[in-house]
Order: sequence, then structure tokens, then C-alpha cells
Amino acid sequence: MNNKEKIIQAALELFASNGYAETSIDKIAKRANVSKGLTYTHFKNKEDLLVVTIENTITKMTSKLLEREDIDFRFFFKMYFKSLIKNTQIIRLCVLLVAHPQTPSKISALLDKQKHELLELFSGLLQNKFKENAKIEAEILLATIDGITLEYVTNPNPKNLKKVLQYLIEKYA
Amino acid sequence: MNNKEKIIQAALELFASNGYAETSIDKIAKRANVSKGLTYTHFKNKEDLLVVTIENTITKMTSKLLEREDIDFRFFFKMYFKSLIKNTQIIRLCVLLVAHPQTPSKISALLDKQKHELLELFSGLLQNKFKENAKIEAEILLATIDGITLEYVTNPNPKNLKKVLQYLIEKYA
Amino acid sequence: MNNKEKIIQAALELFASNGYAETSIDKIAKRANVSKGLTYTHFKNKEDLLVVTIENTITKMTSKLLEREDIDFRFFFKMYFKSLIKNTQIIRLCVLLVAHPQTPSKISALLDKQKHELLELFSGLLQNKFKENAKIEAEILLATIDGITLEYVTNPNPKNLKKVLQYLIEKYA
Amino acid sequence: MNNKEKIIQAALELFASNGYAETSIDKIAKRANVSKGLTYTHFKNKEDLLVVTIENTITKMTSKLLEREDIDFRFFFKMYFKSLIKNTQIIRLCVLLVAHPQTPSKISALLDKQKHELLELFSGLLQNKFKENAKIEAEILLATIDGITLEYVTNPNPKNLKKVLQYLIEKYA
DNA sequence: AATGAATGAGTATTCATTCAT
DNA sequence: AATGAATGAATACTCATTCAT
Repeated sequence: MNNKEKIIQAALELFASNGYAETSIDKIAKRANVSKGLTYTHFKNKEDLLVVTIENTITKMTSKLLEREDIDFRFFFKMYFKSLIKNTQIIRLCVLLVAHPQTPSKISALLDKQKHELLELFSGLLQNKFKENAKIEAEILLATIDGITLEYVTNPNPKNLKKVLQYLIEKYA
Repeated sequence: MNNKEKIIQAALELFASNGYAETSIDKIAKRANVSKGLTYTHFKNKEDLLVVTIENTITKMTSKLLEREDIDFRFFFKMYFKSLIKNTQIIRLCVLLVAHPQTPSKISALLDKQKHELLELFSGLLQNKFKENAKIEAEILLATIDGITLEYVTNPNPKNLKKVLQYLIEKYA
Repeated sequence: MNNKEKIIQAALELFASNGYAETSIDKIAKRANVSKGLTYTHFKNKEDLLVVTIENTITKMTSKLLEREDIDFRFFFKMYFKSLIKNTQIIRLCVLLVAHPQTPSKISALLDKQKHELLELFSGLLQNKFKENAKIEAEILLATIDGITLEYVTNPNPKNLKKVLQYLIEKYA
Repeated sequence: MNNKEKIIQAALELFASNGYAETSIDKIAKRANVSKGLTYTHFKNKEDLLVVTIENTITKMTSKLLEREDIDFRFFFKMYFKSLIKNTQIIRLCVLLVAHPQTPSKISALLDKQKHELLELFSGLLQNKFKENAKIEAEILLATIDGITLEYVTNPNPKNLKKVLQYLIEKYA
């Protein structure tokens, strides 16, 4: 891992566990074992570091989820369940960013794009069962998953999460 | 409105529209038209001001919703819909606080209490329809509402909100 | 002398002897024996401190020179001579500010105003001797004085200054 | 133009238009289209770069002016007038350097040498007209030219400059 | 000669908090 | 209760300079 990657990694960890505003460049540099100045060699400013960090992470996290063609609810829910448990802190950071009034538009756009991809996926999968209501049902399912996510990152309880997702799988699959 | 109330009001507005970390005591005092020092006469510190502000607001906001005995889904959804539109910024602040790793425990506890009251309410209302699954269905409904809330405060679209809630009313009532 | 005045005094001394860009707020605060933060209680920023400092000083320095009604060349040259010797550093700072491409417009305007007052004065005094050429002769005299000033603040030599001004008095008075 | 010359050219332009302290090595390197490190291959440090840049420029600028043997006021004023209009920014930089308390002694010496060459020239030309006062008249003429220069670089007005120099030519030639 | 990653000291500015009045 | 001067630590960011390649 080169220094730039070390900085991104340190930033991700600290942003995720303490929040963006609460994390100073100084702490990031210290955790990455580099000088403060080097951060500004690789990133324009703190906001740029956040944007790169999030883009980097989101891309990695979701590439697996959406690349398969023959995706179904069972597969989706299981993958999402795993990701949520593995990346709890990062996903909480994303929730904070989505809800924060001053989040850079690049990040908002990225997260928004993801939302629409999921809506598309759900709409397709719900077409048979709900016909003309497929789209609104997709919206509701997405909301349900977002709510479960919010609940989990706030108060992580893997057992309960598994139970709920299992129930959803049976309901939708 | 006395000075203490003016400070609370100013704090609420600024926390809600800019975020807690991004709001300085100085700006709050200026908006409330009082001196910076007075804030520390009435509140122990910035965190205390946040706690009091949120307690104050949450209590006001939810008292109407949960005081009625004979509440049903139609009524609940309509009230929630109105509140969401009226208090968008404040509710977004609550989402931020729920998801933030450093939120004071008093606030977490308060918001958690609300969650459980809603779960109770939903469980009761869903008893007939879902029997032994009433509790998990209540959890899912709560998650759905949280997800709708998150979506709305992030990207407020009253028309779509109305459509979704209408659909939910027909589904659940 | 209260703290605000102490800051202005310290700023004046350091700006004058080291230059604006070369003087840090930290050094100013240390010389004034106050905390760095206090500077920002009294002045919006470093530029504002410069502006206030210069306005303050220029006003004091020139009020004596131009208040008299019956001013003549002998009096003017003698006063200017004294001021130049007493305020060498400050006047050098003004030269630097006049010539610097990024000097705040408030300061430029102030120094420009002074220039025009002097031009007026000289024009009047030279009217009899030079008739229709009085204005251009005033411009030339002002340039001469500026040049003498530049030479003196760069390389202070009181004897030579006295000699030159004496010669000018005889020439013009 | 080789890389070293490109750096000198970029430095000159930036020092002249923004000031020495306000110009970073980084900006110079970027404008010269070379790496930051290369600056330190060719110049010991930033100050050295300034010294070389100024020496280079001054030499070029004044070689034409003083090489002729049979120079007279008419010729001198015309040449100076042209140079002032063409090199306004650079000459302003020289004024800043002359007046700045921390200018490297090499530069001061260079500019001082020029001053004395001009004094010599003027003394000679004024010998016939002013006899024993030729030297002090030369000093005054030099001051006048310096003042005109200061005024012009501060507030460039070619028409007025021409008028004043024309007047001086008639007065002295 | 040429690059650009890397450093460390420095800079302006902010801000929660205290305290004398 | 109310003010605002005062503090000191923290913060994002800059920059001259070095050095391995």
C-alpha cells in the first residue's frame, strides 16, 4: 500500500468512526504515518479527500452486488446482509452524508445513482407480482431496506437483522 | 419569548439547517440577538444546548401524535405526513443525530424511546391481520416509514410522499 | 493604552520594520502581550488590521501638516522634514503599500486623497510664479518630494536631507 | 529558451505582478512548465532566484540607456519614458525592492549603483547651467524622476507621463 | 538535467469556554 | 440576568526546501 492509499484508508476509518467534521487532517496523517503536508500533495483539500475516499469505497462495495445479470431477491438480500455487517461503519457514514445539508454534490450524486439502480432492479423483480403497482412497491421496498439499514447502523444487532431479512426473503422471493 | 427561549429557537434553526458541528455558539447568539456569554448562563455547554433543544422540540412534535387513545393507521399516516412536511429540517437533524457516533446518550435514549412507542402502537394495530408475525411486521413497517423519512428529508418531494403514504394507508388500513 | 491600542501599536511597528507579508498575527500578538485570538475580537482579519492601523497613523501624521490656513513653502518643507525623520519607518511602509499591487483599496484611496490635497496646496502656492504652468509645476514638485522621500526612507541620511530641503526652500520660497 | 531561462521569465512575471512574498516557487514552476524541484537545481533558493532575475532584467533594461557616450537630456528622457511604459510592472517591482527592509544586499547594491551612474550623468549635463550647484540639482532631478516613476507605476497614465516629461525636456534641455 | 513525493515549520483563522464587570 | 473582552487550543492549508529516482 503506497502513501496515497494509506491516507485514503486512514481517512475512511476515521470519517466512518468519528464523522467528517470531527476528523482532522492532522489525525488522518498521523494514523497514516505520513506528514500533514503530504495529504495536500495528493488531495486538493479535506472535502476532496472525502469525495475520493467515498467514491473509492462505494465503488468497491457495490460492484459485486450489481454486476450479476440473473440477480434475484434471495441473492440480493443475502449479499446486502453480508455487506451491512461487514461495512457497518462505512454505511453509517454514507447515511450521515446523505442526510447532511452540506455534503458535496459529487457524493450526493453518487449515492443518488445507486438508489436509482436499486429502484430499477426492484421494479423489474416485482413486475410479475404487482403489475401496475410495481414501481411504487419498489419504492416502498427500498424505503424498508433503508430503514432497516438505518436501524442496524444505529444499533447493530446481527441476529435481529438476519431474522428480518429472512422474513423479507420469504415475503418477496 | 424570553432570552433562553430565543437561544433555543436560534439553535434549533441553525443546527437543523447547517448541522451541529457546523454551527458555532457565536452564530447562535447573533441570531438570537443576545451575547455569546449569555448562552453559558443558561446552558452548561454546547452539547447541553443541543440536548435541551432536541428534548424541547421532540416533545412538542410527538405529543400530538401519540396522545390519542383510538389512533388508527389512517390517522397516524396523515399526522406523520403533515409533521414531515412541516418539520423537514428538524427531522433531518434527528436522523443525523441518530446516525452520528458521538451523539449524547440522552438524545439517543429519547429517540430510542420514541421508536419503541411506535413499535408498540404498530404491533397492536397489526395484531388482527398478522397474528404471530405482528411484531416483525411492525418492525418492517417502522423501517419503511424511517426509509420514507430518510428519502424525504434528503430529497423533499411532497407529491411523491403523498402518493406513497396514500398507498400505504390503503395497504395497511 | 488598552489592548486594542496595544495591538494597533504592535502591528504598526512590525509592519513598518518588517513589511506586511513578513509580519504574522502571532508576532503582533506576542509583541502586544495579548493572545492571538484577541486580534480577531477587534479586527476582522489581518488586512482589516492593516487598514485600521494605516488609517489611524496617517490621520495622526498629516492632521498637523494641513490644518493651518496660512501655510507656505518654508513651513511645509520644515514640517515635512521633521515628519520624515520622525516617522521614517512608517512612511517607508506607506511607499511599499502605494507600490504594492495587492494593497487594499481603502488604503490606496486614503493615500491618493493625501496626494491630491498636496497637489492643491502646491498649485495655489505656485500660482503667482508659474501662472498657467502652476499645475504641472505642482506635479513636478510633488514628484520631487516623493523621490526625496523614497531616497530618504531607503537610505536615511538626515544631513543630506536637510541640505536638499534647504536648497528647495530657497528655490521655491 | 531553455528551462533555466523559462524559470527566470516566469519568476519575473509573477514577482512583478504579484510581489515577491506573494509568489510561491510552485506557481513559478507551473507557469514555467517545469517541476518544482528543477528550480532548486538552477537556483540555491527563492532569494537567489530573485537576485538572478533582477540582475538579469536590470542589466538588459539599462544597458541601452547608458551605453551611449553623447547622451543628452532629450535622448535620456525619451528613452526613460519608453522604458517606463514598456516595463511598468518590473520597475514597480524594483521600487518595492528598494523600499523593502529585507531586500537582499546584492539587489540593493545593484540598484544603488544605477542611482550613482545617473547622478554622475546628470551632474555632468547640469555643470554648465548650475555650476557649483550642479550636484544638488542632479540629486533633485533624480528625485523628480523617481517620484514621477513612483506615480506612474502606481497609477499608470501615459498621456500625463508624456506631458510631464515634455515639460521637463524643455526645462532642462 | 529533471521529477514529484515528502517533510515540517509556519500561517491565518475559528471557536468553545471563562470571567470581570 | 447580561455583556463582551480575553484565552488557548485546534484547524485547514501553504510553502520553501530536500531527496530518492
